Amino acid sequence: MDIKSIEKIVSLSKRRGFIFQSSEIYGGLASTWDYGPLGVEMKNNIKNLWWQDIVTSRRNVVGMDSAILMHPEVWEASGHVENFHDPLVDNKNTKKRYRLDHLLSQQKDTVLETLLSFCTGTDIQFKDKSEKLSFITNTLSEMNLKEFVLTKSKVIDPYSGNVGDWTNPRQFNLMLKTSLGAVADSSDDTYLRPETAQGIFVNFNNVVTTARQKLPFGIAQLGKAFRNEITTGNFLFRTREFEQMEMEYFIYPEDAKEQLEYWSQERLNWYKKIGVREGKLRLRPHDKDELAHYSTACYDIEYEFPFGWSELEGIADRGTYDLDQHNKYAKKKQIYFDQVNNQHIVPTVIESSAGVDRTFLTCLVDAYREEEVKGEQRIVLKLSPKVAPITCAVFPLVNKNGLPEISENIFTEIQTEFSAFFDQGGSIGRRYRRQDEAGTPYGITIDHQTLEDNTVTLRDRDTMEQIRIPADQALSELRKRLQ
RNA sequence: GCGGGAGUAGCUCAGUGGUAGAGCUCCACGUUGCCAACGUGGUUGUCGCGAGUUCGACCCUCGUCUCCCGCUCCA
Repeated sequence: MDIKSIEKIVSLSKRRGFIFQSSEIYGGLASTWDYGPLGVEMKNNIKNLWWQDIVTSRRNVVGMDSAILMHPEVWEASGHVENFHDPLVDNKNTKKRYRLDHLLSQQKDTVLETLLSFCTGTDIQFKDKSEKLSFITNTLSEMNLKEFVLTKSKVIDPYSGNVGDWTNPRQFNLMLKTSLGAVADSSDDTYLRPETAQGIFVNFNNVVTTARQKLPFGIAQLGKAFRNEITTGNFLFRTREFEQMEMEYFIYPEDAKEQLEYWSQERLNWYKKIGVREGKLRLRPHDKDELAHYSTACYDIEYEFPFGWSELEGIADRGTYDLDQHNKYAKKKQIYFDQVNNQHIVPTVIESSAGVDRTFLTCLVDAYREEEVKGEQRIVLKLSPKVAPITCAVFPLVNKNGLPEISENIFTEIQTEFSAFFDQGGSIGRRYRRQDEAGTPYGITIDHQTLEDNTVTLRDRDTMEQIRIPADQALSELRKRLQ
C-alpha cells in the first residue's frame, strides 16, 4: 500500500458512506468523525462480534453499561486527576516541545537546585532524585509564574545543547471537563470518563452480589470515552471521542501471569477471527518505563498501519490498584469474600482494553485492495463477511419480464436475517463494482434462467465467480457461509 | 506546538483579477443483458471560512478552520 493510502481510505469512506467528517458544513471539527449508513453497520458488527466473543460465549464473564458521567471523586481515586495530564514546555528558539519531567530528568543537579529555589517549601527532604524531580515538576506546573524560571535556571535543550528560551510549564489535562447543573459553578465540575473501566470497578460489589460470580470472572463494557489529546490525527486512529471495548477479569493474585498470557492470546486471536491478516498483527510486551500508573505488566496488540505499527489494544495486569484506591476513597468497600478460603480479599485484575474505532480502521485498511480486472481498476474491500456492512446484495439482471418482482421477494426474505441491499440501477457490472467498494461479500442475481428453473446466481466478491443455486436455498446458503 | 503539502460538484482534479469547468459518479427514460457498455436528457457548488486591497476577488494580502505527511507528543 502506498503512502497515500490513508487518504484513499478517507476518500472511499466518504464516497460510500462509511465515515464523514463531523460538522463538515461548518468547516469540520478537528479529529471528530461521524459514522454513515455503512459505517454504523460495520461498527455494530465489530461490537457484536466482540460482545459475542467476550460475554455471550463465556460462562464467567458478564456485561454492563455504566454512565459516562461519574462522581468527580472517582477520578481522584483512580489517579487520573493526579496523573492524567502532561506538564509541557516549549523552547521558543528551537520550537521543540517537551514534557517537563522528561526534560528535567536530563538536566544537571546544579540546574535542579536552582529550580528548587524557586519552589516554595524548599526545606523538604527527598528520598531520591525521582521524588525531587516530580516535586519540582508538580510545583512549577501549579505555580502562577511571572518570570521564566527555566531560562533563568539555565535549563538545556537536549536538541541544541544550549540553554533554551523556555515558556513556563503549562498543564495539559487529558480529561474533558464539563459542568453539571444549570449554573456553571466550579463545584459542579465533573469529567467525561477517560476510560470505561472505572464504571466497572465502582460496580464490582453490585455485580458480584447480583450475578453470583466466583473468582475468576470478568465484567465487560462497551462505550464511549473521551480524552483531550494534544496531538490527534491519522483519521480515526487518535480522536478525542472514541469507543472502548473493555473487560476487567478478576482473579486470585497468583494467577496473574498465566491469565495475562491467556487473555493476550485470546484477544490476538479475536482480531484474526474477524479477518485481520495475521502477518499484520503482533503482540508486544511493554517496557517498564512505558507502563501506566496502575499497571505492573502489559502487552500491546499492534497492527501495521501505513503510518507504522500502532496499538489496537492493551492487555494489562492492573494488580489490585483500582479496587484498593476506591477502598481508600469511598465509604462502601469493594471487597470479595472468598468462600473457598473463607477470607476477604481484593482480587487482582487483568484488563483487556480495545478501541472500537481503531479496530474499525484496521478492518478498512486491512481489507482495501486495488486490483486490475480486464485493464480496469477494481477497488474492493475484502472484509470478513461477518464484519461487512452489507452481507448480500440482490440484483435483477434486467428490469423487465418480472425479474424485479422475483428479486424483491428474495431480497425481502434475506433481509429478515441479514443486512441486504437491493439494486436495480445501471448495468450489472456497475452494480457489482459498487458492492465491491462497500465490501459486500455476496451478490445474488436473478436472470432469465430463474424464470425457467427457479435458480439464481451467487457471486463471490473476492473471486468474482458465480455458482447457481436454487432460489429457495439462498438464505440457507448465506447462513452456512456466515457461520 | 513546529515544518511541508493540500482545500474548487458526491469523487479525482483543471482553471482565469471580470459573478466557474472536465472526467467519473449520481438520477430519469430508452436500449442492451453477467463484471464500472451505449444513447438522450438532468441534478449538484455561497471555489473551506472571515476580513482586507480593488470599480470588481475562486485568483492578490492577512487571519482562521480542516485534512494529509514528517517532527514533537502519546501514564
